[in-house]
Order: sequence, then structure tokens, then C-alpha cells
Amino acid sequence: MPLKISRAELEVMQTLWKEDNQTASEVHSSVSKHKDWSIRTVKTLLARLVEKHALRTTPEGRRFRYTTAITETDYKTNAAGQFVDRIFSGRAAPLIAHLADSRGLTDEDIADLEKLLEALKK
Amino acid sequence: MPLKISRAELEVMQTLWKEDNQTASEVHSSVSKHKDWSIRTVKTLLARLVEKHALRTTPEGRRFRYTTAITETDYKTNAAGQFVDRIFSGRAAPLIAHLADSRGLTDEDIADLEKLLEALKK
DNA sequence: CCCTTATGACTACATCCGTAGTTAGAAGAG
DNA sequence: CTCTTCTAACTACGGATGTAGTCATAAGGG
Repeated sequence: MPLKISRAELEVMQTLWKEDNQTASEVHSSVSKHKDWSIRTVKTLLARLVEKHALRTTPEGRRFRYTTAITETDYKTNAAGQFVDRIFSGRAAPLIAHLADSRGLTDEDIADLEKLLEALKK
Repeated sequence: MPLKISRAELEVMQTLWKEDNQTASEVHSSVSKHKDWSIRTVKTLLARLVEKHALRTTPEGRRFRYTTAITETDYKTNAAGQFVDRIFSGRAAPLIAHLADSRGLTDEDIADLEKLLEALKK
């Protein structure tokens, strides 16, 4: 089940990955740093994510706390795979080439990639 | 104007990037190798891509030929950029790490990346 | 105890997307 | 000239998405 998370929903997930187990209004405050959404909107997104089993709720008094049901790593791994499949026919190198080309990689990126390659070659 | 192309539309674009300047029914035949879509569906997608200015039409007798109005390279560069921004906060290295981790890179990928890094370091 | 407020449940609605169907006219088959 | 067929144009329709609004209710403030 390849779990589709929309752009707006992802914003909410990211907040909860950073700080798990928040209430709706806490999520709203956190998200407000980036997005000017009403509390309704945030709640709708939370509800949809619960439907999709990306979040779980635990009752606390008369409200909920939301906790992530999938890890950020799993999600990213999946998303990255789907993306390269869709756009780059599954090949990673062309993707990197495009990124390098269009926006340039930072020195940090390059250093990281070198380390990664070292590790891969073993 | 960050030109949104949906999955289905992308399939059509890819066909035209491979072989530009086709009629609707030619595109339909080409696409049929991968997707079991009716000619109607293909035409709808073509029309939507024209609306989005991703394709242009040239009349030929009483029908059209469709030509790409954006290059595959530009599209991919853009898509890759948006993707890393959205999911990986703009950092390429973590994306590669995820790909390497989850599906493994082919030897070819690794070789390509090495060459790329060589070039980048200069 | 009553009123305001916060909260979850449900509803709304325009747009996009996947996937077509219908219609009207041009062009070729006979 | 008539019938079939191909094509563009327009229409359809359910599900996902972005972005909320309404309603009933529980809880806390005075």
C-alpha cells in the first residue's frame, strides 16, 4: 500500500516528525510558522492522515494527541523511489546530475556524496 | 510558473519527447505500449497539456500535430528541484543516501556519480 | 449554574486528475 | 451523392486535494 500523502498533508507530517505527539492546536501553531492555515484546515489534514493510517490518535481528556504511524525515513525512502521511477526511470545518477546542473550542490553535499561513495564501493 | 504535469500527462509528454510532432492517434499508439488508455483519454490529456502550454499544435489538414513546448531537460531539472525542496529540504545528499539505502545503486550509477563528483570538484 | 470557548464530527465546495462519452463536421469509400 | 469513419470540441463524473464552515458538546471562568 503505497500511502499517498499530499503536499499539504506532508507539511503536517513534517511537524509531527520533528515533535511527535501533539494536539491539533499545537500542530496548528507549529505549522503556522510556514503556512497561514486556519485551525480547521489543519484539523481536516490531521483527520485525513488518520484515515490514511499515517497518524494515530490517543485520547487525552476530551481531545486527541496525534502520533506518527510511519517513520520519516520510510516515507522518504518510498517517495524517493517513486520519484526516480517516475521521472528518471529509476536511475539515480541522472537525477543527481540534474540537481548538480541546475542548482549546484553545496560543498557539504559534495563531501557527503564522497563519503557515501566510499562506503558504497566497499 | 512552475508548470504542473500530472502522472498521466507525463506519460504523454514522454512519448513526445521520444518522438516529437505526432498526431493524436500516433500518440495513442505509442502510449498503448505502456498504458491501456482509450484514444479519448489520450486526447483529453493532449488538450490539457496544450492548455498548460506544455505542448503546441500545428494544424495539418483537418487535424493537429502535437509538438513539445518545453524540453525534457527543463522539465526534469524543475521536477527534481521541487522534489528535493519538498521532501529533502533542498539537500541532494540525503536523497541519494535514501536511494542507495533502499534500492541500492547499480555499479553504473556509482561509476556515473564518481565521474560527476570528479567534475564537480574542479 | 451559566456563558464563552475549545474541540471533534460532519459538511462544503472549487479545482485537478484519471478516465472516458457525445456531437458535429470533414473526408474518404463506393 | 450518401454512408461510414476519423477528428476536434465539448461534456461528464467520481475521487483527491486545498481550504475552510457549521454544529453539538464538554470544560473552564466567573
